[in-house]
Amino acid sequence: MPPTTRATLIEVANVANTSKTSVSRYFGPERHKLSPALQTRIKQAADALHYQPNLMARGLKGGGSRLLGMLVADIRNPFSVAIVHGVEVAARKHGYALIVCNTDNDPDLEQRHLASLAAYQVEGLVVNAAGQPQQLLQTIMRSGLPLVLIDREVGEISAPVIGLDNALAIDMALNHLSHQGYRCVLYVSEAPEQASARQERLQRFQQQSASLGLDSAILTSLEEQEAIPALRDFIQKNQEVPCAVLCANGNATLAMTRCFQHLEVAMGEVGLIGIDELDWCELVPPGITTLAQPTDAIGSAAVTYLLHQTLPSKAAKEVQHHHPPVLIPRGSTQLIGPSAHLSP
Amino acid sequence: MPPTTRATLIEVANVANTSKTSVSRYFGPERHKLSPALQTRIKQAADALHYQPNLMARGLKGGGSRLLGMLVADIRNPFSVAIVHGVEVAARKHGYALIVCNTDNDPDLEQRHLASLAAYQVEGLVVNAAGQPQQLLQTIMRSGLPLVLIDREVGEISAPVIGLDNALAIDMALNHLSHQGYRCVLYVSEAPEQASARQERLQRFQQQSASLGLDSAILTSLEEQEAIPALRDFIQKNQEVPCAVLCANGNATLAMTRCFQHLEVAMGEVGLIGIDELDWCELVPPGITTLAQPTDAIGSAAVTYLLHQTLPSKAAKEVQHHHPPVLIPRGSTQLIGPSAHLSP
DNA sequence: AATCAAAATGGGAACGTTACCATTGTAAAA
DNA sequence: TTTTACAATGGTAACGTTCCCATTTTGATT
Repeated sequence: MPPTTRATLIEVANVANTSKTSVSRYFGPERHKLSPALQTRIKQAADALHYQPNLMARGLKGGGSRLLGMLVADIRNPFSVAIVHGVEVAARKHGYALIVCNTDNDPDLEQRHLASLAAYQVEGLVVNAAGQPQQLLQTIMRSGLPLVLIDREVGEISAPVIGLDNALAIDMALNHLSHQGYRCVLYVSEAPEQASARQERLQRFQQQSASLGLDSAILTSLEEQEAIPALRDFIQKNQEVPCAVLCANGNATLAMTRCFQHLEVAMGEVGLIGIDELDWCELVPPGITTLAQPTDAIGSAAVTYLLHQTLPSKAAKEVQHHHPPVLIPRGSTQLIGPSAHLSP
Repeated sequence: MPPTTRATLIEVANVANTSKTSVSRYFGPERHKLSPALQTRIKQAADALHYQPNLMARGLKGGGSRLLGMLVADIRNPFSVAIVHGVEVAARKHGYALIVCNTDNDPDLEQRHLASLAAYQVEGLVVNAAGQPQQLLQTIMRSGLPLVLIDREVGEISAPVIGLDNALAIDMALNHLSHQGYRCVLYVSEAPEQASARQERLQRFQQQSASLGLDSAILTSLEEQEAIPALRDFIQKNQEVPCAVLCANGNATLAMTRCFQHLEVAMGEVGLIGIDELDWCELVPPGITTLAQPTDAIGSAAVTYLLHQTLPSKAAKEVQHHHPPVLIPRGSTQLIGPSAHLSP
């Protein structure tokens, strides 16, 4: 049975009959400077003792903590989770681990989490903000800690925002709908204030639906009392032409799905397309067409950006900030599907 | 503008005109030993310098890292996320932060993550295992790192398993169904090998459905090709009596919902109840009855257990291991609801 | 054979903190 | 008073690592 206390660098050095410096080198980026013989000896000793470098000690002496911090507004939102996943994968690829802090949309908690992340000496911070913790983020940026925002801007903070290419997403959605034969689109979003991504999407929708010559309408509430009559009116007013609904995010898609079912509107007959892919979208018949956000790419870009800030100025400032979505066409935008029930 | 480099204990001590020991005490558990005057001075100095204790240094010198590690099999599974959330909340309450590692069901990654968590000197480990990393966990336990398993056992590992009270959950489901008038139950689960929770549930179902005098059937696949005919046959065979379906977890509920829709079976007429609450359950008309797992309680119990291992032997070994579910009754188990469409 | 450069290795200091022991001051007990 | 105890403070040595510089060894070049 190995001793209950963890082996240290020095113990390894003693067993391998060498100095701590060499062992340190072996586990650092300078392994190649050691002779093959020494490398073997150290490896054997380390294995025998089950040696694990103590990252706390490494972090202390300038070696960097190899930790990234992430602040998430709502960890139970599938989109957030997907981003966390993307960031985690990317971080791991670069040898970093991730501390995830969830703020449950509580600005106060947000403050405390930010402080404690700093205390853990994280080397970079990925923030998916709920509120607008401008002041604190300002302080953090000043302190030299690299920072990226996901999906939404925070006040005047000059950190890069990485996320979906909102304009492209709207364009793709409208093109798809138009190509499928729909001529009239209802845009559904939560209130766009306070979230820059929502604003961008809405604005582009207004612009682009006009220039494509589509009739359009806008709904900025997901409350049933408002949404159900709004959808009904929209459909009734446009009985002559094929209509569709474009949902600005996963929540909107959820709400609209409910409305369709409540009003017994057949999906496809009235089109439905949503930004954000959710696991039940393919399971609601006839399948809901979505624009999936490339969450892994977004996470990866965020990490890449952070690390290039840390590592002294590698040229790569060209991290991609706006990422294209992926269209997943399903039955809900099939105006007359191959297997459609033809009315008698 | 504060200097770009973080303030240290010593700088605070200098500004406050005292010694580092006193400042250390101020931020540790011995603050009360300082005179009010000194406390004020230190507080002022610390605030002025925006001092944040360096947790790396603290962790190094025996003070403990104040970090907990968590290993999750699939972070994109809503149940896992809910548990992560619960653990995180509980950890925070005790002044700990959480490093979450997602293994994407990859045993190899599981190994590496476990190693790196150890490297971060986490003071406890919460494991929701995908595979059966028995050997590694064995090693970890031997090294004295407190360990809890969530939801499922891992081989012979003698760590406590914290999770749902599976027997009670099955009992509650069957009682509810029986009380609502259903007389015949189809139990749906993924293959129960490799997951102790699934086995427990299945076993209890067999036992209890018999003793309640309910007709029962069992399906252990979620594949459409198997599930759809199985459901159809089940319903046809029992046309005389009200039947219901009991889903062993969220995945099963998802699959069965799909089957119901595919076969155009009306929920309620045939009952549907599932273990695990998912956000779309209330949105599929007429709402799916679920047994919600008390994920926060489970997370909290896990953390409590870990910390009581760390802190030398606080008496409280009585951490609850089996947690009762919460029944959320909805339309899918309303045999004849108040607003039901009566057949003409 | 002598010189030099480079590669390989080792020794110590530092990182920011806490633990331990020593010192000082102060009020209660003798 | 003098002792005694205890509260309040300070100094120093770790913790396990990396960094910087010194030393030794090697091998190529004069």
